[in-house]
Amino acid sequence: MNDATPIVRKGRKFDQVLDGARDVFMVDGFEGASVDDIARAAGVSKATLYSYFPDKRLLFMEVANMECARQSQSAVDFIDMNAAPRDVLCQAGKHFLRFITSKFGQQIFRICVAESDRFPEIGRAFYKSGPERMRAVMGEYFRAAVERGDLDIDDFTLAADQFGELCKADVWPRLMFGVVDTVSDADIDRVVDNAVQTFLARYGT
Amino acid sequence: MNDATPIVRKGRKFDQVLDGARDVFMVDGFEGASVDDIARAAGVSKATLYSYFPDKRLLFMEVANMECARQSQSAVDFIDMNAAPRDVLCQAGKHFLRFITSKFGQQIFRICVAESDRFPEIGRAFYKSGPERMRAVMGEYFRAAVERGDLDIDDFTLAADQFGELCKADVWPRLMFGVVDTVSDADIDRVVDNAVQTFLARYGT
DNA sequence: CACAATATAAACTGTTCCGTTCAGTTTCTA
DNA sequence: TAGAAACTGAACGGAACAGTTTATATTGTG
Repeated sequence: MNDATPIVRKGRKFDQVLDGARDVFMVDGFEGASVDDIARAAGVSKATLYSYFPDKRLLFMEVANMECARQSQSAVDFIDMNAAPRDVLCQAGKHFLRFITSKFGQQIFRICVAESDRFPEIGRAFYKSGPERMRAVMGEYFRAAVERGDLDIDDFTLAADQFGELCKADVWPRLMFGVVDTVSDADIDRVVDNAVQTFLARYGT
Repeated sequence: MNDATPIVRKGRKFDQVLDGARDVFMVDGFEGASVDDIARAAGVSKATLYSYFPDKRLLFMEVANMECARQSQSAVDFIDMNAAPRDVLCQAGKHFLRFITSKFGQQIFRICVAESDRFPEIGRAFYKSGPERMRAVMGEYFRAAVERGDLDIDDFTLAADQFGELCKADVWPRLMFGVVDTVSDADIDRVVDNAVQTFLARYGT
């Protein structure tokens, strides 16, 4: 399981390969994406691709890591943490739900769930930069809000998880399993408003 | 999209095929499972298998449907719908969480999420016999409980979804993404008890 | 210019696997 | 017990795909 041929980053076309791989993986998933397709999408020969990456799996890992890092970076930057809890939660919930219902969020989730059985590193990397990061950020907010007397929470981590799950109700599974293929803003508003209401019924002051 | 060759249920070895398919799919996933392996595991020739099922996809769908139906049936049978709401919810929640955290429930979910992009029927069928069935059963219970004055719910469907999601908090994503690979009874109790508490804070009387 | 690193296209290897076919055997049933 | 229905085993067609090789071309650099 040791990498005799580690990833090589030098060379003019490294980024091209990564971009092409990202595009194809996002459309076709891991098994569904053929290396020929990736090479074509990247505008690169297959031999060149294999000179950068020893195999398909490591190529995907590199793409997934990049993409998760990029997402978690931009995810929670723009919410005003000093507003009233109801507003903070609504903003955060809607932002979150919009992301996980986007074509992009869906596909990353799909691939990570499917492949983390065969390649556990993929799943763990996703968890760290996705759910775990959300936990941390919300936990921090909860701590401050409790200190101000705005919320009454004992287990910050569990509360954060509960909120995230509440936001998924109804709309997310229907999308994930292809019962619908679009989610309206009205749906998002309805679900998140309801999630916030339930959440505050338990943890509000 | 019409099935020129529908599933044939007569024949001595129908159940053998289904059992073998279930075992192999659960270990190898959908793409990973080869039809030859399934036939071998079922103790049946490939020709026999194909005399029952027109293709691999429909074979899998049958397995998934059976298993979901079996599960939701056992949940309905097992739970005393006349107990106090807190007890009913605790029982239902624990039953549900035990199922979706079982090796079996995990794998079904994994496969359906992964494949419902390429084969939407798989996802939709799973949704119908899984989440949607849970909605129906819980919705019915809610209606009765509201009539008795035990609960105060306006949107039965959304409430059912919220309860299901609340039960997943914390423990389920960690399992799904390989952060842990076992869930203790204590974890299940803790998460469900908390889910019930949050749920009743909103909908209890 | 010369030379070395990098890139290319295309053919090739080896494998996996779905689904079909068919001649022959076993099991059921009337 | 005879014919029908179900089943078998093995082979095969055909396609997809990961990864390699080869002979050639492009690019950057001292």
